[in-house]
Amino acid sequence: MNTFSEILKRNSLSITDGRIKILELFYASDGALAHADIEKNAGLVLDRVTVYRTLQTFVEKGIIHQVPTTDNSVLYALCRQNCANGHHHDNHVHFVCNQCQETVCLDDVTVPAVKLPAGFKPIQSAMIVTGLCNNCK
Amino acid sequence: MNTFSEILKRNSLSITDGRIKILELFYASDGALAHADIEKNAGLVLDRVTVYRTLQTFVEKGIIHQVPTTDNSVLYALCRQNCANGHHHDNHVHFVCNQCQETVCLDDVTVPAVKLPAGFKPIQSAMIVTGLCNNCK
DNA sequence: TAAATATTTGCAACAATATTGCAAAAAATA
DNA sequence: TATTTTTTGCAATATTGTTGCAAATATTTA
Repeated sequence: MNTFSEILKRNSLSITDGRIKILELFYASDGALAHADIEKNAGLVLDRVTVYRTLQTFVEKGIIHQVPTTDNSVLYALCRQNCANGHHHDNHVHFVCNQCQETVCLDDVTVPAVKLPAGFKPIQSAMIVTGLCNNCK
Repeated sequence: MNTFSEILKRNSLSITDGRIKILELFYASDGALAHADIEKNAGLVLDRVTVYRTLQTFVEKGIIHQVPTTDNSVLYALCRQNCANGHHHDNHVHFVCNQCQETVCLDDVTVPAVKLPAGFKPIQSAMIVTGLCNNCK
């Protein structure tokens, strides 16, 4: 039994070819992936709908998280510590490279707090930095 | 000649009922507007396609800017200083209220700088804070 | 291991959102 | 006012995402 199967098992998900394929893609990628990236690579094996459903399931289980973007595209990336709370991943900064277009989770860079005007009560913050990544500089 | 006509003229755009109607909506609104908001209010006067094209034109001219969101919806808001560079509006923090769903541009709150890992060169930053706004607290 | 049960997948249909070409209409210019 | 330029609406099409349901696959139980 390989790593991917273990991840699925740990999250009480059935072990299927499609899910393993998608996990492979995420682990083979440095940055974040869009639905289209996954479909392009797994589309021969998987139906469009299955890709949508798998991504949704993985987000719910906290295996991946949705990456905020400035251009309103939808990106997903692996959660480093496979944490339980699938919806509180907005605490690290996301970096989008203008050159290679990769989106990278900067797990070690936390979103700084900002002072808001009177009356505004913050609950969650997201931050996206664009520029040149360590490969493209 | 009213204010809205002046704005259009200043940006070398033809003065049309549709464009004035959309400007009115933005100036009447506190926060950011989605395409759907505009269509709902101007839909009787304007075609869907015209709304899309008008928003696009306004963004190009720097009259409005696209607001980053965490839920991948597309929002637009007025540029306060009708600036020329229609693509560098990510320097103020955007606030999304969990209660009333309004998105507000916090023009006075600038996005703080963060220290990135070696090799990453920042060019632009965006920040979205969610929580409760001054009306909903 | 085979049968029973539960989960997942693919297909088809549908819905929402966005884009394009083009001719008609409206606005700006001469 | 006539001419030119810009804008608009319509129709068609593309893209993205969702839902129901039956077939296929995986898991569990005996």
